[in-house]
Amino acid sequence: MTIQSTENKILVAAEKEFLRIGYAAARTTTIADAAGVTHAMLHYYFRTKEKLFEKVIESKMELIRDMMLGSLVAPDVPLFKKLETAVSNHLAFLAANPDLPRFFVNEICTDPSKMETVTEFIRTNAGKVSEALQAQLDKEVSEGLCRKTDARMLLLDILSLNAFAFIASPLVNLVCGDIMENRDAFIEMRKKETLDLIMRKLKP
Amino acid sequence: MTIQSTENKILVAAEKEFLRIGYAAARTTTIADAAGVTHAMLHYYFRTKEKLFEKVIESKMELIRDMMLGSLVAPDVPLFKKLETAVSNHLAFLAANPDLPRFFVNEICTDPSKMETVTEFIRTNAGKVSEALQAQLDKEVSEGLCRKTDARMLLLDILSLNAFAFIASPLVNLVCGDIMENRDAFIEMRKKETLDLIMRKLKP
DNA sequence: TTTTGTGTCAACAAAATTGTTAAATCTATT
DNA sequence: AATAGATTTAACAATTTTGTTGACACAAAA
Repeated sequence: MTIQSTENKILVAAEKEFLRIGYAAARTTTIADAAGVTHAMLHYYFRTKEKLFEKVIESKMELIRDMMLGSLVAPDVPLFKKLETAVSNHLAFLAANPDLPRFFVNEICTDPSKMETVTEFIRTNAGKVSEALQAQLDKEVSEGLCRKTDARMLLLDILSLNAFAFIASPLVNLVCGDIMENRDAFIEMRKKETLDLIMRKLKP
Repeated sequence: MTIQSTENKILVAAEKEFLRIGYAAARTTTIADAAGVTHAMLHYYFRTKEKLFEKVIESKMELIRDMMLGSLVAPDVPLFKKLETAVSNHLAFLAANPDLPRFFVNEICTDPSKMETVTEFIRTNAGKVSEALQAQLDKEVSEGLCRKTDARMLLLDILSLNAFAFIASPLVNLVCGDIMENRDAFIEMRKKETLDLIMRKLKP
């Protein structure tokens, strides 16, 4: 346990609270309490709730690439192998950041203006991923290794199959309660399931 | 345009606002304005913001069965046919209630105690759906019509593939912007995609 | 026409939440 | 130790949001 600066303690507590219940429901006093400081400290270091929120967003920006399957834009690895590692990485990322997707989706819905830097980042990034994947798909199709496929539909399939269980975890728990007792086992199960579905879709 | 009672105008406006931005971000004054009444009227008819919220939840309760693929608990229709209509119904339902899933997930995450009636309803309903589907799967497997499959994984696959695009629509828009210009066409596309994936998974 | 009850409004009150300040404390430097 | 600067605290202030009240209007019933 390393010693933490006040500023950092606040940032960490804010991160936790904003991700858990969102900007609107979060209370600056609750965040300060969780950080173990007076709420005046929060304003001293970050001026306003909104500026604190922006800092939290900034600190999460680099993670977004992984959220959007960034590992698909990669060196020349065969498609199936690449998809396998991408799905695996994606699930590992989600397991490490389980409420990040819901958080982003939510904040973008409740107040898009607050999230313009994020959406802009995602837009360009998603474009790159999608184009790179389409190029590789076309190539492997022409070599007869793979069925003709729209990269964006494929991306959406993978994103859906991986992310939904995390975004809607309280609902999914009601369907799969018993299976989810062991989180790691559940994730491993889903990885197999998703990869199986994707492979069946792509194989000629 | 039928004439609306003040009480109903408030309820409709509240429904819209709560679904759009959630309980925490919604403002009673904004709801009253949208309904075209003074905010004293809101308190006159519903006492508190929380009670108004409960009314909105109540009015949405019957819809939840459809959200959870309720049409899968049905007369004795062959499995593949049943899945086809279930996916189709589910997507139609989502198209008609695009922000209902995100709303429920969110409210359950930010304050589960507020949503206990909902979660209880979903739990029993999901149980029924899952058991009925598993029974039919087992039967068709024994007849050699279908590969051995866990009903809950199958349900999760369908739910994910259908619901994600709605829950995360602002994100999905960034990936599939051009395809989504025509909403109906996009939904039709997704229906084919999902059914294709599911059929490939199940066919021996 | 009086009465009675419901619905409406404007203004007010209370509560919750965010933001500020001045004085006190601590830390490092001279 | 004296100074300067940053940090902390407790008390306070401002703003936002929710909730209330009393006067008034209006319609139906007596």
